[in-house]
Formats: sequence, structure tokens, C-alpha cells
Amino acid sequence: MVSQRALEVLRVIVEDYVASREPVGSKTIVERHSFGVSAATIRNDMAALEEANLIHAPHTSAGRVPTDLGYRRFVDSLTDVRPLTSTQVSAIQRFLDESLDLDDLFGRTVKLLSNLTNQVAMVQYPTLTRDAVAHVELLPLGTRRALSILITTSGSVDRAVVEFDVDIDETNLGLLRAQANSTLQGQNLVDVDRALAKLAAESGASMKTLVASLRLSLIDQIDAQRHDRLIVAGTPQLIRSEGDFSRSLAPVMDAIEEQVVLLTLFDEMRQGESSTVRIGRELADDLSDTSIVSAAYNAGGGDTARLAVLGPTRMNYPLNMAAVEAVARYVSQILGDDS
Amino acid sequence: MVSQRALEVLRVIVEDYVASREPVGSKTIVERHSFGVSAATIRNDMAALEEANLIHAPHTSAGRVPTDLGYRRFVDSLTDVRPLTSTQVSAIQRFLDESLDLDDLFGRTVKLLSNLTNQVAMVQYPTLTRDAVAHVELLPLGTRRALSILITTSGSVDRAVVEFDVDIDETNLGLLRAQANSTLQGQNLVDVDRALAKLAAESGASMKTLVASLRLSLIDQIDAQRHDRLIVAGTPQLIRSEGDFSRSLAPVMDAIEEQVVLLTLFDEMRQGESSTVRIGRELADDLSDTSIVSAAYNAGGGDTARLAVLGPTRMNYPLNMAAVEAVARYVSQILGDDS
DNA sequence: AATTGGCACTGAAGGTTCCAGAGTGCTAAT
DNA sequence: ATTAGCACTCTGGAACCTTCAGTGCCAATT
Repeated sequence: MVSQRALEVLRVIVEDYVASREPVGSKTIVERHSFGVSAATIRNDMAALEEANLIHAPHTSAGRVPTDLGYRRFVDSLTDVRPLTSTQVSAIQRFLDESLDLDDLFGRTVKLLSNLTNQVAMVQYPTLTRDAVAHVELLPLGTRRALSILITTSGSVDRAVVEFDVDIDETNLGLLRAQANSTLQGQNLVDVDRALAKLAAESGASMKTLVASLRLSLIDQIDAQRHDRLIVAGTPQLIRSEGDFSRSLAPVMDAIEEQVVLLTLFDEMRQGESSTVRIGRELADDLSDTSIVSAAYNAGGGDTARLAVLGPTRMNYPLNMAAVEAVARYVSQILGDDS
Repeated sequence: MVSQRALEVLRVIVEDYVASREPVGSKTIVERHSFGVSAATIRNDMAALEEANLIHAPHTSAGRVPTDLGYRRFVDSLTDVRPLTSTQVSAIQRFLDESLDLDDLFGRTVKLLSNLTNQVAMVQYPTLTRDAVAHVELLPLGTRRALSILITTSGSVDRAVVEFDVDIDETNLGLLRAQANSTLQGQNLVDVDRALAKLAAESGASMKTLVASLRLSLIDQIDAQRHDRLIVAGTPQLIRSEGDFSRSLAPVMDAIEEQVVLLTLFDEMRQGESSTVRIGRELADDLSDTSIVSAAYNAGGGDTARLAVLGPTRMNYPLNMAAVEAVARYVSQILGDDS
């Protein structure tokens, strides 16, 4: 049976432990917080909490440390996310408003988030379903290959190599470039395939194969763009909080470098509510001491993606949640205006 | 006075220490290597080496460890870089030949290099000095700003924001785009400034200011392009060799994340010979336990850049040098064919 | 029934001491 | 120039002790 007061005790245990890095005992609790009861009573409550698997004693005569479940309960009980200070908010705005384009915005976002929270920060690239073609550039690469560069209206730029079946020269390539641009400019990305198929059908024999090659390359390119990636900043912060990880940091850094685990995690969350916290084992077995606080942001045109901070389970959840949500809200605002 | 044999002793000290992580003493040397002399003689040599600041004893009664200078001497004495095994070479070829474009190639290159060496690997984006303008794209960003995208003949793409003094609309922007492209296409990057100055001089009053704004932005952009970036892989390896760093890993990871220190370092090296090793303090004061092994690769058109591995000073230099050079050679080959 | 003071018990952390071992520098002999 | 021998130094680990924070439980109190 976990009483109401016991949950209060859990709260101060989490808070004190996060602040001090040290297991917290009954005596320090009554000293630092005015519960109006004695240490012995707190001890009874703590016994109940331990029974419920919410806290845990590293050894017989040490204070208590929250378990993953304890953090979970703590986080769930946070009803009102205390907002950031107004200076912080205006700093966010000033900093992000200067962004030049998507890449720059995301670069700034992760840096900002990492600075605000002292954790590793990441932004997931959105899949921009409303994005349209602004320009296609073609550059020769040897006799049968060209580099195609696709610029979209959101300012994203991607490159791919086109392999042609026949030799081409500058003139051919120029012609192809002109045709492709007049057909594709303003077309939504999802329509590129169809538009090029149509162009190929209408073209003369020699141009047909060229267009077909370009088409293959461009749709690959557009597909690849969907496999979104993560922009990451603040990995050095992991080292600084190394003491909070009982095992090696290697699996954590692996996960960050590989990205795939984290991306699928984000995809799972996309269904769920906008703001999510994943704690320790909830993430993966080899990320036992790691937590992720993430929030969805709106990339314009109904597309959403996530941004997040990653750190030790022993992290300042209220702060991180507030930061992640504030930044997500502001990024949504910027992207909403633009597209 | 450092005798010939003393240098041999230095060699085995470096090799054994790298292999074992433990300071090596005179006795273990005579046991493991056939010097044909007694431990006492080795000790004399070691005293000479210590005198010359090539090795150093962590404490009175421990074996010796190479100093930065010791590693330096060791590396300089490596005349023949032992090549990689043929299976390794063919693995490199198979893996890199599948690359789709520059980004993909570099992505593969760093992964490969990191796997071969178990270190952090990086590739510097090439600065393409022979590069010319292929296309300038302008996208509106609000009433007085536009995003300019500069595509060069090598396929590199860079973005910047142009700030105009006056309001502009789509028509104006289109006009500017057309003018800029007809003036700039095919121009070498270094000539862009002059060409735009000329265009401004010849333009009517209203267009003049627009061209001037664009000019400012583009030359910034071209300048910024020189500070190219690094593709990095294998940061988790740092954790795995954490024991080799006496101080915190944080400054090392900072350097990797910031990139700027490393990039200027690469720029310094560009003058020098093709393959370079920088050891400990030679790099920077706060990278005292870190070494970088790098090699130049040829990015086509006479432009070069560098690829490198970064790890603890206690690293396997012969292996890393061989790997870096082999990969650089192969990357040069691929890029040489193409452009 | 909940709370409390009291108290014996526990285990970690830190300090001291001791010992063994590895390795050195030096000297005198070869 | 090389070597054997030896005294010396320092680290690392084991064994030991003490301190101390914190616990669990019980009997008494409200």
C-alpha cells in the first residue's frame, strides 16, 4: 500500500537524488523538507515504496535511489510542466529566428537544446510530403554519368548520380536539364515520378532513355530523403555525466551513431501523444541507464517529426521536458509560417 | 648519446606498450626480444633514451612509456609502411565501389576506416579551387530576404541568405536570378566577385542594389565553402580506449564536435607531405593524449583534401598509417576517374 | 492504526599498515 | 662497452580497523 505521503517522499527522493547524485536517506529528507513527521515514519513509507519497486537501496545501509519505475511514476505525476523563464524563451526565439534554411534551423535547434539541457540533443528530419521541386541541376561526371542535384521549395538539397545507358555530351545534358526543369518545377515531390514518366512518353527516342535514367535516379533520391536522419549535438555531454551510467557508455554512443534504433523508436512514438518520456529499460535492454525526453513538432503541411534530448535516467525531467516542449513549439511555429 | 641499439630499444618499447598497455621494463625486453645483451645494458640504453626525452617512467620503479617525442621518433623511423593484406584491400575496393555519390562515398569511407583501425575516422570535404559556378538558385524568404543556393561544377552545393535593402517580389527575384546565372555560369569561383561587380555597374538603378546584396552574400558563401566540414564516424571507439586518456575525453569530443580546430589543422597540413602524423602536444595543448594520422587524397581536378583517424597517442601507428594511406589512395582513384 | 524514539545491526568508504614484486640506478668487475 | 650484483624505491594489493550514514524492528505513545 503506497500512501499519498509516500508518493510525496518518492518525489523528494527523485529530486534530491537528481540534484545531489547521492542516495538519499530518511534523515536528510526530514531535514531538508518539512514533512511534519519523524524519520521513522519516512522509513516506513520508504519500505512501502521499496515494496512497490519504486525505489531501491544500492546496499543495506545506504539511502535510496529511484528505480526506472520510480522515475516513471515521478514523471507521470508531473501535471503542470513548469515553463521556461522568459529570458530563456526570448533567447530561443532570437536564436532560431536567424535560421537560414531547414538544415541551419535544425543545426541551431540541436545546439540550443543541448545547451539548455546539458544533454545530447537530436532532431529528426521531417518527411516533407508537401515539398515541391524548385530546381534540378545536372552536372557531367564522365561520359555516361551525371550528378543530379535536386533543390526543393523548403530549401533542402540532395544529390545523386545518374547513370546513362549511352554517352552524353554537354548539349544533350543541357537539353535534358531544360526539359526536366520545365516539367518538374513546382511539382510536388510525390508527383515527380508520374511527371517524368509522362515526359519520357512524349519525348523522342534519344531523349526518352535519358529521361528514364534521370527518373530512376530522382525517385531514388526522393525516397532516400524520406529515410530521415537525425541531427545530433552535444555528445560530449555524455562524457560529462559518465558517472551516471553504471555500465559503459559505448552502447549509448553506438545507438546515437547508428541512429536506426532511435529512429524506429521515434516512429513508434509518432502515434502516441505529443510529448513522451522513455526511461531506462523502456528504451532497450542495453540502454538501461538512459532516458529520452522527446516532443513532436509540426513541420508544416501536416507533417510531424520529433526532437528529443537523451541523457542518463538520473536527469532533470521537469527541466528537460519544459525545454523540449518549448523548442518543439517554437520550431513548429517557424515551420508553420514558412510552408 | 643515443646509440643505434637504443633506438631499437625504443622501437620495442613502443610496440610492446601499444600491445600491452603496460609500462615495459628492461627485463621483459630481454625476455621477449633477442637483443643478445643483458638487462643491465638495456637499462643503460633506456637511461640514454630517458635523457633524450624519448621515454619516461611513470614512477621510480615502473617500466617506461614512450613520450610524445618517443612516438614521433618511432613514427619517423618507419620507412616502409607495411601494406594491408590483400583481403583487406579487396574489401576496401568492393565496399567503396558501390558508392552512389560524394556523400555516400565519404560516409562509406569513414565507416570503413573506423572499422579497419578501431579509431575515430574522419574525411574532410574537398575545397574545389577549380570549381566554377553551375547554377545560382534564389528562393524567396519573406519580403526582404531570399535563400541563395550556389551549385558548382563539382557538384558542391551551398546555401546562404541574401538580405535586400528593399522589398522584392517574385518577378524581381526571377529577373535577378536570370541575370546572375547568365553572368556567372561557368565562371570560376574566384572570379565571382569581379563578375558581379561588373554586372552591378552595368545594371539600372533598381537592379544595382539587388545585385550588390547578392554579391555580398555569394562571396561570403564562397569564402565559407573553404571552411569545409568533416564527416566523422566511430566516436564510440573513443570510449572503448578511454583508459588511454589520462584526462577526460571531453576536450577530445569537443574538438570532434566543433570541427574547427581539426579543420584548421588539416589546412596547415595541406602544404606538407601527403601523409602526416600528429602526436599529442603537437596537436593542441588540450589534446595531449591524442594523435591523428592523416593522408591527403585527390579529389579530382588537382584539388586535395584529407582523411584521417584520431585516437590515443598509444595507438598502432603502422596499422593506422597503412590503412589511412590505402584508403586515401583508393578514394583518389575513384574521384580521379570521375572528374 | 499511525507515529515515534530507541537501539542493534549492516555495509561502504576511507585510512593504516604490511608485504611482495617489479624495476631502477649505481658500482665494481670483466 | 658490458655485466652481475645489490640496495633502494615505489606501486598495488591484502588485511585490518574505524567511522558513519542509514536501516529495520520493536515497544511505547498518541
